[in-house]
Amino acid sequence: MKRSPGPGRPARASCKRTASDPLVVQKDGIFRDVHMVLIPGGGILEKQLQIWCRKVTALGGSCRTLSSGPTTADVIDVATHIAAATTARLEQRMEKVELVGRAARAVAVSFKWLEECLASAAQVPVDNFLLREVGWYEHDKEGPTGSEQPGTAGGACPAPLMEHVTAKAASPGYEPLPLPTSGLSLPLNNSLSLDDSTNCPALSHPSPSNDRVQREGTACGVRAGSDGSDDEAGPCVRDALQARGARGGSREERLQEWMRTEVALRRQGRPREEGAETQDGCEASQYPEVDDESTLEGAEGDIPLDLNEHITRHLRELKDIYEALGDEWRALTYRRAVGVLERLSFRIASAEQLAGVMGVGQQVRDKVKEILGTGRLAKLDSLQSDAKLRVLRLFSSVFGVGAKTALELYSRGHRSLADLRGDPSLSRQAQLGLRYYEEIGAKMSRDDVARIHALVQAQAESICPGVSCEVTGSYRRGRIMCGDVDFLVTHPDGKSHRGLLARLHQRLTAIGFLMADLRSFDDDDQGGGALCQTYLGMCRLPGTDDHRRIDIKVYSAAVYACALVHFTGNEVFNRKVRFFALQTGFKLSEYGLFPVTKIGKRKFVDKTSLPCATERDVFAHLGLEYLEPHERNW
DNA sequence: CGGCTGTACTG
DNA sequence: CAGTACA
DNA sequence: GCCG
Repeated sequence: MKRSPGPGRPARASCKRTASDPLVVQKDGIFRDVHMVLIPGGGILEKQLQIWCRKVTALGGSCRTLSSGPTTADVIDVATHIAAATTARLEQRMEKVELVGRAARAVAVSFKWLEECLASAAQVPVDNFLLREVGWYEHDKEGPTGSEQPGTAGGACPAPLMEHVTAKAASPGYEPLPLPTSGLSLPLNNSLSLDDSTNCPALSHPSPSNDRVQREGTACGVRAGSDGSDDEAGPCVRDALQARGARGGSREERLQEWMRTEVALRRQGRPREEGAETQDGCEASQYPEVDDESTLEGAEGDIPLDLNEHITRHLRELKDIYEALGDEWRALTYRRAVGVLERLSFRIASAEQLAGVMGVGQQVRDKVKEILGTGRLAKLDSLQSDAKLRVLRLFSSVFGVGAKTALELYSRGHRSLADLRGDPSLSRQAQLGLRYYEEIGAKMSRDDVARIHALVQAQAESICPGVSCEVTGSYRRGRIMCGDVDFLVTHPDGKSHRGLLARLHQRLTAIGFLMADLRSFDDDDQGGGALCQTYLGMCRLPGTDDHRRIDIKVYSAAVYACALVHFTGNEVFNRKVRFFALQTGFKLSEYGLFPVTKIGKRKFVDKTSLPCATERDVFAHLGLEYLEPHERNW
C-alpha cells in the first residue's frame, strides 16, 4: 500500500478516521489547543458526551464533561470552549456550580458547533453557534473582543492559525487541563450583536422513541405468544436486542451518532430560507393543498456554492465514468464523496483536512492531494482520453441503455448514436431514448415545471375531484433546474385513486400533452389493493414543441407519506436513510416503514407498517431529526 | 473480507 | 433472470 | 472505493 501522507507524520494518524479511538491522537488535529468542557443535560446522553470527549481528545484537544458533582472550578478556568445543548442548560449549570465570572477565557458554544467541526474535520467558525450571553464572564468583559475566536479565524482553515502555545500535553486522560498559555485573546462573545435567537438552534436529539421497544414486544409476541414484558421476556427479546447490538450498549449510539453527523454535514452553513418552512404539506394538512401554491413557488434556493468545485468536478467525472463502466460501487463511493465535499463549509487547502470525514477515504484524499498539487488528475486524464470509454459513456447516456448494453453495442461495432439508430436490437425504450435524446438530457426551469404542474393538476382534478397532485423529486427539493417532472398523485379518501392513472394517462394523451410512453403501468387490478401505479413518459413542454421527461405515480393515501419521502429523494439520501433504518431494525420503502426483527440469521419483516401519516412521522419513528425537502440534497 | 436501498417494468 | 430505471 |  502506498503511504502517502505527509512526511514526518505517522501515516496512520491521518487515515485513522476521526478516532473514537483515543489511542490515536492527532497531535495537531483540529482541536489542537482546545480545552473543552461539555455541559450535560438538554437531552444529550452522558454516553454521547463521552464519545465527543474521546473525539476531541483524539483530535488534539482536551475535553471533559462537567457531569454531576460540584466540581472543578479549575477546569473552567482554563477552558477555551464550553459547550452545552442550550443557553438555558448552560446558565443553569454554571450558576449551580457558582462559576459565574470564572470562565474568563472560554467561548460558549452549542453542541452543534462541535458536531459541525467533527463533520467537516475543521474548526468551523463559532459565530453561528454562540450561546447567548450568560453573564458569567461579565467581569472580564472589557476584553475588547478581537473578533476572532481562538483558532477559528474566519474559519477558512483550521488549526494552524493558533499560536502554538504549550507543546501541550493534551492529556488523553482527564487530568486537569493544562493552561493554554496566553496569547489568545479571549474574545468571548464579541458578536453579541448578532440577533440572538437564531444563534443557537436548539439541538434536537433524536430520542430513540419507544417504538423500538413496543415493536420488539409485538414482533416477538407474534412468534412467542408472550407479552414480551420487560426483562424476563423470552429468548426472543434478547435475540432481537442482540441482533441490533443493544448488548454492547454502543452500537445503537454509534449509529445515532453516525446519522447525526451525516445530517449535520448536510445542514451546515445552510441558512434556512424563510417561508420555505411550511410548504411541504405535511404539517397542517395531511395532503397537499389542491390549489397550486403548494408547489408553484416552493422552497427556493438551490444548493449553496460549492467551495471546492475545482476538486469535485474531477471526482464527479470519475463518478460518471465508473457509472458508465458499470462499476456501481466505485461510482457510489465517488457520488458520496462529492456530495460531502461540495458541502464543506471551507475551501480545502490540504488533503489532511479530510482526515476523518465520513465517506472520504485514503484514496480519494490522495486524489484530492494530487488535484491540489497539480490541478489535474492523471488517472482521470487517461480515462478521458480512452476512445472506447468515451463511446461507452455516450451510449449509456441513452435512456434504456446501461453499462451492459453499451458494451454490447460497442462490441457490435457501433461508435456513434447515428450507428445505433439503425439497430433493430435496441429495446423499445432505448429507441425512444434515442429519439428524444437531446430533450431527455435537457433541463427545465422551475417555471416550466410549475406550468406542467398546473396543467396536469387541472386535468386530474376534472377527472377526479379532490385529488392531490404534488410535484416531488428535485423540484420539491428546491433545485433551480429540473431534469424531469415527478408527480405523486393520491386521493385523501383513500380509494378514489384506484384506476386513476389509466384515466389520467388517457386524458393527458388525448389532449396532446403526453407524447410517448417510456414505460407503462399495470393496467390495474381494480378490485383489490393496487397500492400504486407508475408511469414514465415524455410530455410536451407547454407553449413549445419541446419535450421533457415526466413521471406520474398514483399511490394509495395509506402509503402517501412514505411514498412522498421516497419520491422526494434524493437517491443518496434515500439510501442513507434506508441503510440507517435497516441497522436500527426497520425496513423503509415507498410503501411504509416496517419493523424488522432479526433472529439468528433470519429476518422477520412485519407486514404492517408503523403508522406514518406524514413525513415527519417517518423521521420520528426512526429517531431522526426532521429534514426539510431542501435539506435532502445529499 | 463482504456489504453497500428498495422496488418495478421489460424482454 | 439480468438489465434498466425511479427516488 | 469505503467501512466495520
